[in-house]
Amino acid sequence: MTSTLGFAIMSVLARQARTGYELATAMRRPLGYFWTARHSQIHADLQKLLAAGLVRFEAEHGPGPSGKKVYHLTPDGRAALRDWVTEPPQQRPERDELVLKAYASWLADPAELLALFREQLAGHEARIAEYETHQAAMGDVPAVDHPSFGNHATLWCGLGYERHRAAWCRWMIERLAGEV
Amino acid sequence: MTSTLGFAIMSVLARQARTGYELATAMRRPLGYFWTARHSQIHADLQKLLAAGLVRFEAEHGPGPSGKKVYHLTPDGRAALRDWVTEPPQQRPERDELVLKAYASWLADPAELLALFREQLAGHEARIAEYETHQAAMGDVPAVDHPSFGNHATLWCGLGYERHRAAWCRWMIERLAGEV
DNA sequence: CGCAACTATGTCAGTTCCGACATAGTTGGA
DNA sequence: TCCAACTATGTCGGAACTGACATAGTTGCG
Repeated sequence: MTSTLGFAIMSVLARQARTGYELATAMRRPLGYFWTARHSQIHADLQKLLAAGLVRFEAEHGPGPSGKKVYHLTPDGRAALRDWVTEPPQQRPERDELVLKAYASWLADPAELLALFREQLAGHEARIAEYETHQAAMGDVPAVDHPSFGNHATLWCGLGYERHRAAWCRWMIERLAGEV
Repeated sequence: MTSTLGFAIMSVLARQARTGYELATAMRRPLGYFWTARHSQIHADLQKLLAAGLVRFEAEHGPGPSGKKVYHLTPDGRAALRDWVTEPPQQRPERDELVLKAYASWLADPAELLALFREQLAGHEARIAEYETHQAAMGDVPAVDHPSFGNHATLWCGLGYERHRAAWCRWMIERLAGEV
């Protein structure tokens, strides 16, 4: 059974062949906005994908004790990825530490909470500005079978998410400011 | 070090003393909207909280091989929870399988994708209706130091999230419908 | 030319967590 | 009265994942 991380790796390789190291950096940005992993886990999963025949690599001379391995999808990998995309996601439960804190917020000092939510809001606003710059740079939305459609779709979602969270932070701040 | 689940457990116990079993059902609804755990994990974490002196229990006669244990927060536990609330959340990376699928959606059949996102949209709309009913039943937002403020705050966030996701699904459906 | 920063692969111990299994009292309906 | 559903605690194996450690070639700057 391929893990979700396996599919995350394959969805990057579907666009371009990459080394494990490059996959790890792609896991920071832009994929890191909705899926993350450390290189140690990426290497482990690449071994599984390799054993399952979903990816292969070309060895190249390069840094490290084992040279360089440029991974690419096999036709089987591409087919497995295509099938996975349209299967309903298995409700990975959302775990949101800030919402959990809000649930217990009635116990805490309103002034400290105010500082916390103002800090969070500043982060959301910075990300909104960043994403809007990306969006402007990306231009019009292409056809749905073009690789960059995935970038537009995820960026749209990320922007909507940040705006929703910013609005929630403002609601919290408004409530808390009345108390201090 | 208390895990985040430990604080989730304590945030439930801060309102009312409960058994491990009751904590597990609370983890389905309403806490399950933003934090989940199985009873096996809850029992394990209760042991740690017990050892740390953050919770205690009263043994009562009841079902099971070991009777019934009603857990409650100790003053130390309450203080630890209060301190934790205003600490910035350690960016638990968001892992969103549906967004990952959207990232790779250019590979898939638009008709199947359309079905997937229509199904997701229906789920969001159902939850919006459900949350709106809850919100109407809960009435006005109380003072921020009242336990039910936590319920209002998390419900507000959940409702905003569902609306944002529904809007994203509609955007995807609009794009995909033009292709089929 | 040396050295720091970067590229690159891989191992390992430990944590968190789930799913399956085990056990057994309580409650309510046919 | 029986039995199913529910309440209730707990163990265990294994998967997923992180952070630290180990190794070593490549690049570019002073």
